[in-house]
Amino acid sequence: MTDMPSSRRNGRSPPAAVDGAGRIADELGSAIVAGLYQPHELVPGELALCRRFGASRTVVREAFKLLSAKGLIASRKRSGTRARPREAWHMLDADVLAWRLRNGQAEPKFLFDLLHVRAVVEPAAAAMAARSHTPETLKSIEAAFAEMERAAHDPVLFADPDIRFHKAILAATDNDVMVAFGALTEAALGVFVRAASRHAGAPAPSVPLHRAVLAAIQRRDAEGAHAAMMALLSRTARNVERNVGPAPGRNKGRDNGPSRRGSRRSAKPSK
Amino acid sequence: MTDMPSSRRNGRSPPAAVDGAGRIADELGSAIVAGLYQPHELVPGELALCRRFGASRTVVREAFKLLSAKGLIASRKRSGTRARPREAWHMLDADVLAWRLRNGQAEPKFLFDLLHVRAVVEPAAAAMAARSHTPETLKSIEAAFAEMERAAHDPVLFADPDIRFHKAILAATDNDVMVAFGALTEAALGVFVRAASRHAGAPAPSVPLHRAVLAAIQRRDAEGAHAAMMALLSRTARNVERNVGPAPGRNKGRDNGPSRRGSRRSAKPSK
DNA sequence: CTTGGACGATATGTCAGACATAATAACGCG
DNA sequence: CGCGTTATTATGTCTGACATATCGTCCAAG
Repeated sequence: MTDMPSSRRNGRSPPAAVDGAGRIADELGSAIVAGLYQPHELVPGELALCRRFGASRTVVREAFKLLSAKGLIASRKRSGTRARPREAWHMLDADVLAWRLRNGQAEPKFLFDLLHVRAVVEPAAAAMAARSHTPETLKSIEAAFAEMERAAHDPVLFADPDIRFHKAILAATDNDVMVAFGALTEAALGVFVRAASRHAGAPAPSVPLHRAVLAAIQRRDAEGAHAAMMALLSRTARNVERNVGPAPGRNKGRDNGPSRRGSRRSAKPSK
Repeated sequence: MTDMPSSRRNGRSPPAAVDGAGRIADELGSAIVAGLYQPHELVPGELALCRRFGASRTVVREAFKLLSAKGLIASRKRSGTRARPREAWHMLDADVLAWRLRNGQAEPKFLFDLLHVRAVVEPAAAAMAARSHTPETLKSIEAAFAEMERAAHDPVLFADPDIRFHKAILAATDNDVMVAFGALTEAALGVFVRAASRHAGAPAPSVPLHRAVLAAIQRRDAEGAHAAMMALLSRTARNVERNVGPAPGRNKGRDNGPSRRGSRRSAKPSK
C-alpha cells in the first residue's frame, strides 16, 4: 500500500518483507509500537542495525526515513535515533495500525479505542454515502455485499468482501479525507475477523445488518444508514467484548464507547 | 513533527527546509498533491532530481522514502518512480495536509471535506472528553481557553491557543486514535485562521462558543459538549463559506455537510 | 503479417568507504 | 570547583561502483 511492508493485502500477515528498507522498517517499527523502546531515547544505531540485518548503512537509513515519516522515530546528530512517544505516532497510518495490531494479542484498550473511533466515523460516512453516492460508487458497495452473501458461511472468505464493503462506503462519501479512513477500517476488520474466526462460527448473522446499511444507502436515507451502521458496529463491539473481555475504562473505572443501544441520529445536519 | 518539513509549528508556513531529504520531500510532495503529476506515472528520476537540487542520490532516495511512506509515490525497478493516485495518499498525515493546504488557494472542495470530517470527529471527541477527562487533561483545556480569552482581540495571536484548545480536547478523550486527529485539526485551523485574519476582524465572537464547549466538558455533560462543539464548527463553516464561496456539492448539485442547525445529540451511547 | 524469444538499455536497489557536522562527554586549566 | 577547550561519536552527505528487474526493440520462426 505504501510500497512498504503493509503489502500484506488482506488477512495474511506473515509475508511482508519486500525490499531491504521495508523489511527493516517492518521489524523495527513493530518493535517500537510494541513498546520495546521507552518513550524517548535510543533505538539501536545505524551501524548496529547494519550488522543485525546484514544490510548496508544506506538501506538502514532509508528504513529510518520510512519510520520517521510515520512519527515513530527522530534522529539528531550526535545523540542518535530515539523512539518517539506514543502521542507522536501517526496512529491512522496503515502500517502503524498493522504493527500495533499484529503483536500477538494487541492490548484490549487499543481495540476499543479503534472501535470507538469507527463508531464515530463509519455511521457518519454511511450517512454521507446515502446522500452522495453515484451509480458507480453504489455499484461497488452492492458488489461487495453480494460477495459477502456468497461467503456468509466461511469466516475467512468473508473478511475480504467485508473490508471492501466498508471501504466502498467510505469512497461513496465523495470526501477525500473520509476515504483515508479506509486504512483504519481495514486494519480493524482484519483483527476482528481473525478473532471471530477463532471463537465464533460463521459470519452469517452479520449479513442482515450489512443489508440494512446497504438498503438505507440505496434509498438515500441518511439517518437510516447512520443507525444501521451503528447497529452493525454495536454487534462487533459485543463480539469483541466476548472475546477479549469487557471494555477497559480510563485508568480504571469509567466507561464510554459504542455498545448496545441503536441510537438513531444523522451524522450532520443537511444544510 | 515527523522530523520532516512539517516542523512548521503553528501558522508560519515558509521556514520549512531542514535537512536535505526533508527539503526535497517538501518540494516534491507539495508538487504532487498540487496535481503537477498525473495520477499515475513518472515523477523526475533520481539523477534528474540530484541535478535539480544539487544533492547526492543518497539524499534524493531518502526523500523518496519519506514520500512513499506517506503514500504519495511508488517506485519500481526499471519503470521509475510514479505519483500515486489521490485515493492512496495518507490524507490524515500532517505533511500531506499541510502541502495540500499550502498551495496558494487550496481547492474549496477540500476545505469543506476537512470541515465535514471535523464536524464528525470533534463533537464526538468533545463528548468523550466530557466523560473521560482527568484533572490534568482538563487543566490543559482550561489553560488554552484562558489564553484564547487573552488573545481575543488579535487573530494571529489567537491561532495558537485555539489549536491547543482543540488538541487538548482530543487528548482528554484518553483515546490514542483520537489524539491522532490533532494533525487534521491543526492543519485545518491553520488555514481557517489565516483566512479569517485576512477577511474578518477579531476572533472575539468565537470565544463564547469555545467557553460553552469547555463548560459542558467541565460538568461532564457529554451531550452538551457535543452540541456546543457542533455549534462552534457551524460558525467556522459559515465563515469559510463567506470567504471561499458556498459549499460545492458532489460533481455539482447535491449538498451535504455541517452548516447552520445546532442539532443536539451525543456522539455515542454510553453503554 | 503476426507471434515469440533473445538482448540490450535504463532506472531503481544495494553496497563500501570516505569525509562533514554537530552535540555530547571528557579533559585540563585557571 | 567552575568553565572553556578538546575528543569522541552518531548521524548527515557524497562518491562511484555493481546488481537487478523490466521495458523496448529487433530478429527469426510460424
